[in-house]
Amino acid sequence: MEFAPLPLEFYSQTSLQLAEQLIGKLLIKETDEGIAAGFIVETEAYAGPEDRAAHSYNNRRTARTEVMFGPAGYIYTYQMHTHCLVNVVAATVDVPQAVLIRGVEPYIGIDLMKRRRGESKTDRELTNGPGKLCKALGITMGDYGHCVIEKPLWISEGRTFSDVATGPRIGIPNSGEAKDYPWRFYVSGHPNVSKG
DNA sequence: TGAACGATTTGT
DNA sequence: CAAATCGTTCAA
Repeated sequence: MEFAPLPLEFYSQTSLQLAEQLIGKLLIKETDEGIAAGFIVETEAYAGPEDRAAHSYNNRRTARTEVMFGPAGYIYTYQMHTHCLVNVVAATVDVPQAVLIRGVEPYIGIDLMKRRRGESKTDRELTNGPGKLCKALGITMGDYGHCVIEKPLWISEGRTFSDVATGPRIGIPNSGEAKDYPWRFYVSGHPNVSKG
């Protein structure tokens, strides 16, 4: 197969390491409407019990966060207001870490993405945000708990980006000192990175 | 620039 | 039951 899934072992590292490693990888979603995929250009690491910005802070375990306590390489989808955000579980069993996908570069199925997001959207507007890329790729709460090494939603080797920068995470102003941790990774100057 | 949207979880 | 949240869109 052309876009072979990465091995499950790849995800068994800390969320910080995984967030950096995921830059450039290809995120693929296949539905009955067709196939859509994009290169990951922006991620954020959430480090579990000690990270005040994480849903799993202080080992908070609910129906929503349950999947983060399982093995690495599973999808953690989370609904915020009217939108769906997608994370990949990192680390190992009982260590609730995850990496948020915040931006991708459209690669396959751009016409399908435009149909989902609105025909008037530019390629940049299609996927330059965590909720936007979920809608463009057709990722929903139905993908919660899915294993990322098999269809219809998986990640394969992609492209290499040379200019990867780090900075504070976005949208967590009320998380004490955790809001300043440089746990956001992004391709510098890339159009599909959120919040220029 | 600002308000509406509304699933899940926490705090009164 | 009220408020806050890893966000996006539309209206002025």
